[in-house]
Amino acid sequence: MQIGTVAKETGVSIDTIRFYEKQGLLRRQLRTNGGFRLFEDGDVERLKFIRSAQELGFSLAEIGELLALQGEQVAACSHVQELLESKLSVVREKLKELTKLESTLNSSLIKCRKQARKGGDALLESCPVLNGIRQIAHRKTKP
Amino acid sequence: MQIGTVAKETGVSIDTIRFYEKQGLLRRQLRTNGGFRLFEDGDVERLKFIRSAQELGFSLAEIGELLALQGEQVAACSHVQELLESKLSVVREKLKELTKLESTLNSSLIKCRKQARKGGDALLESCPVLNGIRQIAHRKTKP
DNA sequence: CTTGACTCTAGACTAAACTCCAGAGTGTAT
DNA sequence: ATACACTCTGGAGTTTAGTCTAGAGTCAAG
Repeated sequence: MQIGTVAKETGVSIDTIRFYEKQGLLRRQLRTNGGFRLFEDGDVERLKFIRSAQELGFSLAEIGELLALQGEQVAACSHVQELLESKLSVVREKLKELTKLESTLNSSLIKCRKQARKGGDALLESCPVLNGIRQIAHRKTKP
Repeated sequence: MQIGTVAKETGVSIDTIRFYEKQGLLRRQLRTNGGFRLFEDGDVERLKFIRSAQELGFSLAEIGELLALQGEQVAACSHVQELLESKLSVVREKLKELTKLESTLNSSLIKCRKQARKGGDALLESCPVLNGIRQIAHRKTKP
């Protein structure tokens, strides 16, 4: 598989794939005689993993560590254990915060729907969010 | 309260506070005659909210929208509802992914501890993670 | 009314994570 | 054998979210 195909399959751009290689997130690829990179299915998986770890808020440096943990079967080594433990506590902290936010957002939404059913759209002009957005838009187009 | 005090109380630097004001995340402050910004408790809360939303992976632009939702009592307005709904689905998606990652990490950790109890540190030399880290360190110091 | 700590603005600089570009080479279909 | 799509490298440029600096002004205490 060559780089363009991988890009299409993963949704990661060609430039970004090369960038990840430079950063050490993908191993230096096999090459054709002419110097074109050749990829395998494993590389596609790796790229997909990178993308989803990013969505969880991990930096590329952290993802590098996660990748080292991933895949290899877990070896008996205290350093591995430390890494796992610290990653896990970060993840759990994020989970806790997100759960809190979820319930805040959810209860606001419920209130909002209730209001909508009886109040209606007559108040649209005075919606604070819309006003906020208008102000921002205004600042941006005419700063 | 002036800016230095707020910085100490929130852990957000003076420069960053001014930067947020420029970005429209904090309202233009009241000023002394001499032009010093004056802050209130509400501003401190707002800054703390910004910081925690950032830890959840929201960009400043997104936080701007969240702030518009926060605080104001929810108005009957379809736009507010859309915003809430889309934010909520993003948050729920992140929660799902994080939960998956949590269990992956956790089960790796359990395996790792099991190994450690019987194998021991003799295998330290061959730990794949350490090797990975060594390689990276090597690339960095001698590229 | 001077000192010392604090604050002001505008603008330059930084790091992370890309993204784009020029100029050159590669691979393959006809 | 040549056209055309694809890929190569090195380096410059972009965006986000700050951070730093210079030079000037402010405020409270003594």
